[in-house]
Amino acid sequence: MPELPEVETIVRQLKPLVTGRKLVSLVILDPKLDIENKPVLKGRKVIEVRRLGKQVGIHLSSLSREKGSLWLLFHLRMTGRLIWNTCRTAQKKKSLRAKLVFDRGCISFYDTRRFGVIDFFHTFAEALPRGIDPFSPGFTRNRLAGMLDGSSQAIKPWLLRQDRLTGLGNIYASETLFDSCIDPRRPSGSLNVLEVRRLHTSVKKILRRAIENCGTTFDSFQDTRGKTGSFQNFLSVYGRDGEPCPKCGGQIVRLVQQGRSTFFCPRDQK
DNA sequence: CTCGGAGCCTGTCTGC
DNA sequence: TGCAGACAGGCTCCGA
Repeated sequence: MPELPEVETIVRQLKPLVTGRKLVSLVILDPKLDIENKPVLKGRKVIEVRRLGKQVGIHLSSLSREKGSLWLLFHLRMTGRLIWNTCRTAQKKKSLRAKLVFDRGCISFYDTRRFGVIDFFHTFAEALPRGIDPFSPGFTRNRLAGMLDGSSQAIKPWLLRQDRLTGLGNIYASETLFDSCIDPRRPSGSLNVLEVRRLHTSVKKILRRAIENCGTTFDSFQDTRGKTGSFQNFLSVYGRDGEPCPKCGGQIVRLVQQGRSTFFCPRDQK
């Protein structure tokens, strides 16, 4: 489910709700969420909430001089949701895996498929994903060109690799390649200067538009209030195989790359 | 390095 | 109606 825009949506909503708030506990309901050396949380305050790649990062204040501040990370993977509520209204669904309880209110972590992960890090550097964020100043055309250079991997699976560029998932990888008119099967290193420029522009454009629409919902994505996103109404190719291409009217085709669906228009994407 | 496949899980939809 | 199989937004491991 959540790619960069969905996580960004959650972070933006969570920020005003929990910043400055005092933590009471992290209640683990699903034993599969085995957290090694769970640190003391009671009494810590939320310093900030920010997106780290596809993860929701919550920076918690230190409790004493010896014990420094802490980063609590939620990775939502496929079906994770973070719902803000007062603890009384938290629904006791089977998919409720954990609750982050504050002095007032709590964040409920629902996750049907249970792929999601909760992690703790002692420093920001440790918590930060390896790949570059598409909205960071470091993500320039030249940087992208440098990363693509020499790679024989097809561009669509390349875009899903979080160790290079973080944030794109299966939906936005297809949408980005459609927007930049690049065939998803092209070897990454074969893109010319103009194509890299288009790709660089499209990555940011598509993600920005998706954020403006609070992400994409097929069935499971919900924001912190349990509402769905609306970007699914603006998808050009994802999930639309057999339908006409919005640019040329030709047929959109589905293919499988590395076990995952790719959608594209063979006429427009070269 | 890259690929395909399996695995982690549950739920939903399709076709027989 | 029942049941098997395919498929789903992420990511990691394995062997080739």
